[in-house]
Amino acid sequence: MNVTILLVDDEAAICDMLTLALETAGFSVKTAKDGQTAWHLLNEQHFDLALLDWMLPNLSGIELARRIKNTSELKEMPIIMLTARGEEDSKITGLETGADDYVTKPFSTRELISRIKAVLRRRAPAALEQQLKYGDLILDGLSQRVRTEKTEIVLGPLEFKLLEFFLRHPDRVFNRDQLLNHVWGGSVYIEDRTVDVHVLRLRKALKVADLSHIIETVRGSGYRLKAL
Amino acid sequence: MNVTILLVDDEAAICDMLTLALETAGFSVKTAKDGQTAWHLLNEQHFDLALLDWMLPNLSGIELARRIKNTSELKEMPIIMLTARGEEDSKITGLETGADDYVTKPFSTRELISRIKAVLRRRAPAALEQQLKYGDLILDGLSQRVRTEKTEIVLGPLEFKLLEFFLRHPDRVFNRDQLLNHVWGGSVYIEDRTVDVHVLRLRKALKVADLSHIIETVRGSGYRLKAL
DNA sequence: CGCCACTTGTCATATTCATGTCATATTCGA
DNA sequence: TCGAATATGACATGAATATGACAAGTGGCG
Repeated sequence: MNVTILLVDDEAAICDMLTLALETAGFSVKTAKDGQTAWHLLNEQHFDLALLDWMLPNLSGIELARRIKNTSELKEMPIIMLTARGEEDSKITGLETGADDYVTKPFSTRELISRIKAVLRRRAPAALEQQLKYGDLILDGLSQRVRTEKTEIVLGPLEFKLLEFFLRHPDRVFNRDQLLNHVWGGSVYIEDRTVDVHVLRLRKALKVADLSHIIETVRGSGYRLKAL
Repeated sequence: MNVTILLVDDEAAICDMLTLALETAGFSVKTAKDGQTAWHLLNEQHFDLALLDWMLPNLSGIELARRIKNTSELKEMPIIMLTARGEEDSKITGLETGADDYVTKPFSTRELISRIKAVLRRRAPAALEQQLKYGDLILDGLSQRVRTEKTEIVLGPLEFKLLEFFLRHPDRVFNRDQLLNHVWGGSVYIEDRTVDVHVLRLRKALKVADLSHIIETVRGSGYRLKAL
C-alpha cells in the first residue's frame, strides 16, 4: 500500500494523534493547519485522499472541498469530512459539496481507518494494493522489490516510485509536469527533461527482464505504460 | 507554449525582474503599474493568467480580482496573488475572492514559475479526458490512442488532433483555413496545402481499420467527416 | 573524519521522428 | 477533353527525445 493522505485540522493535538494512528496503519500523512496551506499542498503534490476538518481558519473545510471538486485535476480525490457533534446540519452540506464520507468527532481511529479504506476501495482500489502486477512483473510495496518469475529487477528509489506510479495508472499518458508532481511530489523545482533521464534509467533496469518496451514514449505528450 | 501573462505591480524594480524571469521561461508578459491600467488592459486583450500584487494604487489587487471573477469573459482566467509576508490575513480574503493561488514575497522566480505552470495545467485538459466514438472507432484522450474493436490505429500527434477535431464536428465541412486555425491553432504561417498532406496521412492510418473513407473530400470547399 | 558507494539532477551530444514543402500524378467537373 | 483541384510520394529540416558523462549531495563504515 502506498497511500498518501492530506490531513487538515487546526488542533495540533488531533493532528499528532491522527498522524500517528494513520501512519501506524500504513498510510503516509501530511498535515496542514489551515485551508490555505492545504490548498497549496494540494496544488503541489498528489494525495490519494483528504481528511478535512469542518471548522478551519482561513478557508473553511467546506469551501476547500468545493474548490477541490471544482478543480479538474483534484476532482477525483476522495474527501472525508471531520465534523463535531452538533454540527450535524453541516454534514448535509458537506456531502452536497462533494465529500465522499464524513466522520463525527469523537471517533475511534479504528472507525476512521476503516472508513478511509472503504472510500479508497470504492474510488481508487489500486491504491490499496500491496503488490502490483503487470503480466508476470510483480512490484512489491513492502519489500520495495520488483521481479518477474525468473528475474530480479534492481531499481533505485526514484525509479521504483516511477514504475509504481505507472503501474497504478496503466495505459494513460502523463506529461513531464504531471510525472514530476506525482512521482517527485510537488514543491520541487526540477527540469522537465530530468524525467527523460529517469525513464531511461527505468527502461535500462527493466531490460534484464526484457521489458523495457512497456514504457512507451508518446512524442509531444509524455510517457505511458503500455496496456497489456 | 505561447502564454500571455498580465503582471500588475507598482514597484518598477519587481516588474522588471519578474518580466525578465517570466520571459526567459517562455511566457509573454505585459505589465501594469496600477489596478486601473490593468483593468483597461484586461478588457482590451486576452491574457492567460494574471499576477496581481496585493497592494496596488487606485484599485487594490483584491478588488481587481473580485471584478475579474464577476466578469463573465474574464472569469475563467486564473489569478495568482503576490502578497508580502505580514499580510497573511489578506490571503484569506484573496483566496475567497477567487484567486487561484498566492505567492508570498520574497519568493524565488523558480517557485513562481512552477506555480504558474501548475495553475495553467489545471484549467484546460478536462476536455480531452474522455472518449470520442464514431461507429466502432474510439478515440481515447487519456491514453491518446485510437482504435476499433479489433485494430489499433497509430497516429502522429497532429493526425490525432485532426481526427479529434473531426470527431467533435461530424458531418460538417471545413476549409483548409478553418482546419489550420482549429487544429494547428491560429497564428501559424503554413501553406494550406499542407492540410491535404495531413488528411492523406490520417486516411492512410485509418486504412488499417478500413476506415479511410470516413474523411470525405468536398471539392472546392475542404473536408468533412462523413455522417454516420 | 575521510573514503566509498549510491542516488539523482543537469548538461552536451547523438538520434529519431513528425512535419512542412515541393514536384508530380491523378481525379473531378464542366 | 481541358483546366483546376486534389492526391501522393519523396525529402529536408528542426524539434523532441535518447543517451552518456559528470558533479553534487547523502549516508554508511572503517
